[in-house]
Amino acid sequence: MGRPKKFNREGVLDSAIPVFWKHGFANTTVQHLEQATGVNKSGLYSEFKDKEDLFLASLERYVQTRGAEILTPQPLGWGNIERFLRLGFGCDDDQRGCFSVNSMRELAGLPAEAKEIISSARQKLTRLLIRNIEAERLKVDPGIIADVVLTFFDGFCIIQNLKSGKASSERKIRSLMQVVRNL
Amino acid sequence: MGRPKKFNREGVLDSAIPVFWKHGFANTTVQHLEQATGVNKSGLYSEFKDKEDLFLASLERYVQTRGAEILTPQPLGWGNIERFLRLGFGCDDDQRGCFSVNSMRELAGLPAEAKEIISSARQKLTRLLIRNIEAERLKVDPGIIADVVLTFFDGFCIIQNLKSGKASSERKIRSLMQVVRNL
DNA sequence: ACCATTATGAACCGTTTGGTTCATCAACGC
DNA sequence: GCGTTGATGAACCAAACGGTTCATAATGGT
Repeated sequence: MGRPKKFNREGVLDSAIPVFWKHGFANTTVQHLEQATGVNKSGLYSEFKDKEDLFLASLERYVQTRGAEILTPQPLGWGNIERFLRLGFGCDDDQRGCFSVNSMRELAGLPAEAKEIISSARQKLTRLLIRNIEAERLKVDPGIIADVVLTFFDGFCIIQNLKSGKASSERKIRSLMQVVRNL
Repeated sequence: MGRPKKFNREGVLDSAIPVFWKHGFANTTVQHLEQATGVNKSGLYSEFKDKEDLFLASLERYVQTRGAEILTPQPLGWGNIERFLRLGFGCDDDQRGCFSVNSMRELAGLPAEAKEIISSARQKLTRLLIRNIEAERLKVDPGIIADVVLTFFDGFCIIQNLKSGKASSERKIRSLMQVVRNL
């Protein structure tokens, strides 16, 4: 055995995600990624083909490791859905909204693989949302409500870029929950 | 008098808007703007300070010339609001969603002026939405519905970047209208 | 004819980009 | 000690970026 690797792929991705999350693909420089991951540019290019490859891997890891765990705990219902909406706040000041939603805007300049990653993640989310809505036994088609909830979530995430106070964001979530709860 | 100008500021902006709309600020090159506006790079820099200045002027013209005319015609009500939502489809394949909504994603790399332009336009839209909702005389606070409608609109615009068929988009609009009409 | 104004496009600048290569050094097993 | 593997950082590249300058040509009024 030679010298052991100091970094692993998952760790690099977890460090790269916040960078792409904040700045997007085009506005992220390789220097910034070096600094965030603590891995030399040579090391990054030994693990990933190029910046685009790193971005796609980061996006894939993001959608596979976040979101679903909120919508599965029992009991299914509005409680889970409200907690899901709150994911739209993001983590802190640097990771606002949702990495996946943010990335949708840049799809025009990215390979088709990016769209596939996001689309399949959204399908999975929709299925989980429907399962939670079904538990509430409404007269309306759960697929319709799921569409409204997920589209509202997309908008809620994008609005976070305006940094317009947590109070107004809280109000928006309350607004939607009030509407769907009155069905 | 010397040689007359062949271009005017508004015409340049109207030609630049689709470019920024599609590619965003960072992914738009000056060469692309030359080609779209038909104005030489020297001419552009004689009219605008820099690329950022041109972008801000384009964004301002966009929000001032579009959107409001949909929400003012009589009779006020759900009809206007549904027509407003349909603006989220965009114009054609190159101008999907809404230029203003798309731009929110890039606010981190833009001057504060950009946020001001978008925020004040949203306030104006919210006021118009409320006026249309008030005409329907619901028991719920019109401000709450306006929040839901506008946030849904934001999400609807962003989703257009996925290019996932007009049918599913039509269904989303029908879904929201069905929800709000049942209040 | 003359002058003022604009259009045009090439040339140029410094910086940054993504990407590659290489020589050197560090850490491990044997 | 030796060989293998990885870490490191500097050097380098071609291309593209935003931005500026300038000389020339075109178009108008007087």
